[in-house]
Amino acid sequence: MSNQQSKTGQNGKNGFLRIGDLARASGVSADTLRHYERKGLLKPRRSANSYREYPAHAVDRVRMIRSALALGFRLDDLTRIFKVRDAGGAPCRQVRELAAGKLDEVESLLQELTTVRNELRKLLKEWDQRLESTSASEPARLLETLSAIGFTNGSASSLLNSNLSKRKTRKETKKK
Amino acid sequence: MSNQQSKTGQNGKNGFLRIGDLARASGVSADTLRHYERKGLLKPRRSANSYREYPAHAVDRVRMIRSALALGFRLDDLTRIFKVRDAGGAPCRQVRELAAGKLDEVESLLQELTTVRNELRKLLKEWDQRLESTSASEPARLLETLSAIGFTNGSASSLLNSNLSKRKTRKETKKK
DNA sequence: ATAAAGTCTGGAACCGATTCCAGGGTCAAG
DNA sequence: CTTGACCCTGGAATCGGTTCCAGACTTTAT
Repeated sequence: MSNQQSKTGQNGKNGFLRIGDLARASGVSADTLRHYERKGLLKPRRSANSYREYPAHAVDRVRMIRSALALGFRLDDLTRIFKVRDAGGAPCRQVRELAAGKLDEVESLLQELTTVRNELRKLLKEWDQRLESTSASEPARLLETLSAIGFTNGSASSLLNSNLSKRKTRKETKKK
Repeated sequence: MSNQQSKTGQNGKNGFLRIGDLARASGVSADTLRHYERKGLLKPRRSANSYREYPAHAVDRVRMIRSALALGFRLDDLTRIFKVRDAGGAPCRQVRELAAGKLDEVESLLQELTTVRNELRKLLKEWDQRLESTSASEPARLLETLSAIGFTNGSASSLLNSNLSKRKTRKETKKK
């Protein structure tokens, strides 16, 4: 239970990690690592038994990927960047522009989301007043107040209807 | 070009709208209206030719749906609510709780997104400095600074990788 | 009469990161 | 030799709102 990672005994020995080791070390599922590979983000060598073998610095690369994703980059963005990079190039400017674009998106998203929050607050306050001055489980008309909301139809709306309030239950020989 | 809506001549006559009329009146595609029906949100009557016929107040309902969506409600949420409601019930409390939940989500999302924005700003500033003191198209190391970012792995990350910066080109006998 | 526009249906595609699955190897410990 | 823990592959499912499709019918305008 303490030396989870040494279970396979590979990660400290010759400096190479197997997929499970890397998964634990980087906090990502093995499935996800294979997916990153399909996307061209990782290129582990293969051992005789065709097991993937990752160099130690793969952990850094995965962390980089996770951070980039958290900032709004897409896997395809990273694929493009890493391709140039692994070929010896310096995709500095692309990276910078990409980040700048993301910042723009995030800022307008923040704007919209703030509006949504304010609308929701207003709505709740209004509804609570109305509910107070109304006998239980009889009248309503709460929804009608919605029509008054000016929806900018921006990207925020679509975003709200996604994952939120949904927790995944991972399988894959999950433990711990 | 001026009297677009009177093209079918139905919407002012007997007070019922055909799907195209409602689509124009509510700013939603006919496809979407059919989808809402599949989801149980609209129940237009049918004329002899099996065309959908919507009462005038359907426009309000659609507007209500759009506003609710913009606030983060899901179609299934609305389906449940409208079901109770159309049966004569008053789903006030459910609606209120739902909205309260949404507010919570939006607020934590705002929090995360603000962090992301700040990280992006910091990153850009840092990169610009580095790029300035570096000959063009040679060194880089921009991405390395990403590893330093503490990603809370919250819902914000997943949201950023969606629709943003993608515009759809609708068809369906589009005009205007 | 004929063309153009509108409508019908049910099902599939889309977006993107991740997860899940089945069927089959590999390897160490008991 | 068997058990159990890993690993392999490639393809499909997931989430949700919307769009798109094909094939067929109806209405409206020319």
